[in-house]
Amino acid sequence: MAPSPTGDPHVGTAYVALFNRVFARQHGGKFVLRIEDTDQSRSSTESEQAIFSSLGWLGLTWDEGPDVGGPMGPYRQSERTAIYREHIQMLLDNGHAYRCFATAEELAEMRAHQKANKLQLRYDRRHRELSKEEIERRLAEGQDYVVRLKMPEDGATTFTDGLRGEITIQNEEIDDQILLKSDGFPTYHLANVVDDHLMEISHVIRAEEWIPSTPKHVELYRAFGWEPPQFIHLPLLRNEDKSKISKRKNPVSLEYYERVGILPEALRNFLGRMGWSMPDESEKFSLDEMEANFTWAKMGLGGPIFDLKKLDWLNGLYIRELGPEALVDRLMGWRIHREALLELAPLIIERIERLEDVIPMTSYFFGDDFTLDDPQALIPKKRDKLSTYRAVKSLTEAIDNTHPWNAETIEATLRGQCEALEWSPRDLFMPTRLIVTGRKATPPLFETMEALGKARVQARMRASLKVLKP
RNA sequence: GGGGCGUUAGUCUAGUGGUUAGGACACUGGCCUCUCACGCCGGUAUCACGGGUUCGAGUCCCGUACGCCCUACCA
Repeated sequence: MAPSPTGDPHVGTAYVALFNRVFARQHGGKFVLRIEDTDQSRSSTESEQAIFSSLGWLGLTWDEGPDVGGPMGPYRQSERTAIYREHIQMLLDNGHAYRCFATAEELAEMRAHQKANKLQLRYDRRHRELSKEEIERRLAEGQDYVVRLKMPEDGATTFTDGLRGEITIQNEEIDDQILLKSDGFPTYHLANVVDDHLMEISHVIRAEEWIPSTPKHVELYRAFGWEPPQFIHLPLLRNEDKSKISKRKNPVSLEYYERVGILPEALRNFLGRMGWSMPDESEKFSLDEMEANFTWAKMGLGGPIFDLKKLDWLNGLYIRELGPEALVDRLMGWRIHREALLELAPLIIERIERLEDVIPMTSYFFGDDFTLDDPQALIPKKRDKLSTYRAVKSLTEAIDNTHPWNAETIEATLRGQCEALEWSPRDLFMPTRLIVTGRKATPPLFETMEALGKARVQARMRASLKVLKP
C-alpha cells in the first residue's frame, strides 16, 4: 500500500488498502504502508498524518510503515533518495538509462508540434544517443537533466495481471519514461520498482490506471536483473457518470464519511462489496469474514459506481445492530463529546438565553439540517447568477487547497478570494455563510467553518455549485 | 490521434455451455402500526450490438459500438 501524501485521504486509497490488507493477512503476509512523497511540491506531512489517522479510523492498520517501523525501512520515499541515486547510477552504467537535457519548455514545444501534426504524443528520444563528450560538456556547463529509461525499440512486453491474465503492449508504444527528475527525486516508476524489490513486496495490488505503465516497470525489473512481483490491478471506483471517482462529483475524502457519521466498519464493508462478493453473496460482512473468504476469483473487473444510497442503507444496518447502549457510545465517540462541544461553546455562548437554544443553534454542525434550492438567495445585490457561480466555484477550489484547516487559514483564503475576484467581503461572505450553514445569522464565519470541518464545508460548497450551475 | 482495460436491470452483484437469469440498494404495492422509521411479504426492470462455434451461449471465438484509464520532470 503506497499512497502519496497529497491532499485529503481518498476513498480510493482506502479501497486499495482494504484489498491489500485482506490479501496480505489471509496469506500470513505483511501489509506494508509506504509513503510515496516524491513530489516535493504536492506532498505534505499533514497529508501524511491524515493518511495515518483516516486509515486508522477505518481499522485498516498496517504491519510496517513510517510510524510503526519495520525491517525494511525507511518507509518514506523522501528518506530513501540515496538509494534511488545509487540505483539510477546502476542503470546509467549498464546502459538501461540515459540522461536527457531537454527542458520542460522544449518538451512542451515538442508535444505541441506532435499534436499539431497529429503525430504520436511521445518523447522523441532526442538525447537517447548523445555522445559521451556531449554529455560531459552539458554536465560541465551545469545543465539540468533528467534520467530516462531506455526502452527497447521493438518487440513487446508481456506481463500477467492477476485478474486479467496476460497483457501485451508493443514496446514502440512505450515512452522512455523519466525515472529521475531534475530535482534529484525519483518518479513513481523508479521509486516504486526499487522499493518494491528492496522491501520484498510479493504482490503489487494497485488501481487499474497503472496498467499502461506496467511494461515500464517490468522493463525496469529486467534492467536491474530482478524478478518482478505479481501485479494485480483493481478496478477504478467511479462517479455516477462512470468517470474515475473525483471530488468534483462525489465526496471522496475519508474525513467526510467520518464526519457525517458513517461507521468505519460499514464503509469497509461497503468498499469490500465494490467489485467483490462473498461466496454466499451476503451484503453484510466483517473484515475478518472477508479475510476468511477472500479470493480473487470473486473479483469483478467493471469499475463500480460509488453509490451513497447503498452505503447509507448498510450503515443503518450496522447502527441497528449496535443497540442503544453501543449507539450512545458511538455518538459520544463521534461528535457528541466534550471536546466537540467545547469547540462550539465559544461560538454560541453570547447568542443563547436558554440552554435549549443550543440545539437549533448548533444543528447544522452535526448534520445537513437544510437544503439549498433557491439560487436567488445566494446571489448578492448587483451581482448575477453566473458571476456568483464563478465566485463560488473559485472559492471552492481555494478551499480545497486550504491547509491546515483553521480560522486563520480560512480567513486568508476567503479574503484572498475577495481580492482575486474583486468582490467585497460582504458580497462573498454572505453567500458562503448561507451555503455552509443554511442561515443568514451565524457565529463568525471563519470559526464556524473551522468547526464545521473541511470535508463538510467542501461538500456543501459543491452542493451549492449544483444549484447555481448555469 | 495512439495504446490499454472493461461492458448482467438506474446502482452493487451471482452466474465458469443447458437456470422461469438469482440476491441486494433504489423505486413501488401491501402487512405491521397512533405517525414515521425498522421489520416482513409482493411488484416493475437486466445479459450493449452483430456474426460465428455448438444440439444448446449471459457464459467460448471474432467484429462493432459504447464507457473508462494512460498518453506529465503527478501519482
